[in-house]
Amino acid sequence: MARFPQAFYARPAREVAVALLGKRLVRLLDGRRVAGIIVETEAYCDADEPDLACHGDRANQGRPTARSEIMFGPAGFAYVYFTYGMHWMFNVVTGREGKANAVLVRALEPFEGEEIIAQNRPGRRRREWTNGPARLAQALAIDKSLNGANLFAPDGVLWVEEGWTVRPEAVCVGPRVGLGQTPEPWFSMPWRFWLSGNPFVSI
DNA sequence: AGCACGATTAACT
DNA sequence: GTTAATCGTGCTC
Repeated sequence: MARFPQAFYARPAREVAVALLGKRLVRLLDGRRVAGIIVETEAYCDADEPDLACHGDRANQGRPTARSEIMFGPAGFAYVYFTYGMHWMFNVVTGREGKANAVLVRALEPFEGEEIIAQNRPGRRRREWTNGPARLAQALAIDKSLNGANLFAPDGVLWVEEGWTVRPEAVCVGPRVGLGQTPEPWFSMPWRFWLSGNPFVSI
């Protein structure tokens, strides 16, 4: 199965966020495939619009910082950041170079390498392996070392490829999760997307 | 140099 | 339903 090319990611974040639903996120660990179907995403900074929930727009007057610079770069790279003192979040960089633009992957349905996922999520039931952004990062061993990883390089260890066929009417839309003090209108913008009824959606 | 807080999770009552 | 955990980042002094 082929890795999606850079052109797949070089579109506005909302478009990519929807396109990612049903696709397969693959992680190569010791030469073995560990993968899940993407069932929930969130868009941050769609196209050229501002988004005060987005790290790229919230800090440093919309200019890159040490943390967010990857998001300002070209599409098709991983933006992995650390939060709450213990969790890693995995995003794909979208849009055009020069503007922060990314999609947070919030949940997967386990699909391949489940015995490795089980090792990475010890003591948890299958239902709780990958139903949240920090949980799926732990399940696929995604951390700081993958910040800036190329998702379309032939020799990469993390990529997206074909998965399920998703009917448009199966895509649900709603406001993003966990935005805290983010002001309106961004707090309520319906930029969270998920597959209707999928048991691995985080909320 | 110091401080407040976070695109969350797990373990409580 | 409530709250502790835990530290990098960005901002202020």
